Amino acid sequence: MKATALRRSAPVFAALGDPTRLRLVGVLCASGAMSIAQLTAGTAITRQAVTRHLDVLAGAGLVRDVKQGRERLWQFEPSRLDEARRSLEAIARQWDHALQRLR
Amino acid sequence: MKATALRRSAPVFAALGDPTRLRLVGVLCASGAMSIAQLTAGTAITRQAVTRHLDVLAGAGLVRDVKQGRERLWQFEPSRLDEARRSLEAIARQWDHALQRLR
DNA sequence: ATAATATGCAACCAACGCATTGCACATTGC
DNA sequence: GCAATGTGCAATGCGTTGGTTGCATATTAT
Repeated sequence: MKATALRRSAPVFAALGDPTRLRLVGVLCASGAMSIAQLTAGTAITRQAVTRHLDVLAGAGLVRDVKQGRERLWQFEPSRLDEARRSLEAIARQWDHALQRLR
Repeated sequence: MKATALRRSAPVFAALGDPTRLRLVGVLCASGAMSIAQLTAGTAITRQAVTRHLDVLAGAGLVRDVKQGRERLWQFEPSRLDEARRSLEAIARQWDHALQRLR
């Protein structure tokens, strides 16, 4: 794989590198669209902290928000995650090729 | 997928979230085993910084070191990365199922 | 033995990340 | 209108991260 494509996935991995954010992604994946208040309920952190995490995820292109009345609904956005997944697959493939070469 | 399995991948993603470390993983994947000095050559940062990054990667289980004389060779360790890759696949699958359900 | 190479360890520093609190603003329900 | 709900914005605290420099130690080469 090209090194540039790999480098482009770094921000996505960084965004997924936090347990709280990883959980948010999982919840949004399973439940469609949720408000900040809904996403905060059941966690030990404040609403503002959740908002910041969502902003980080949005910065990496993993989620996007839709304003609806006084609420702000967040939903999962799969394209970047797919890209990151392909990056990991490419690395694994490259490793397999390297192993074959070393024999 | 189980939430616990997802949570277990957070440290791996965090380790991959730095461009320097992502590059190190790529290089080690392609080249087999390399010393710290070799991995430092061609970068703008110091050998000590590279050592720190390698320690972080080792902490996430992505690489391991083998001492050989005065050198310390580092090599890629695929198991954790495979696990993380499967986590991303599970998320993508879950999203597809959610989409189907919403129709 | 001596010089060169490869690394380890520790102190230090600037910047960033994660979470908080406090207050203001907008929207909805009664 | 008024209260409740949902959110935004700003300042702050504090631990972590990513990088450095300086010096010590271990191994290899001549």
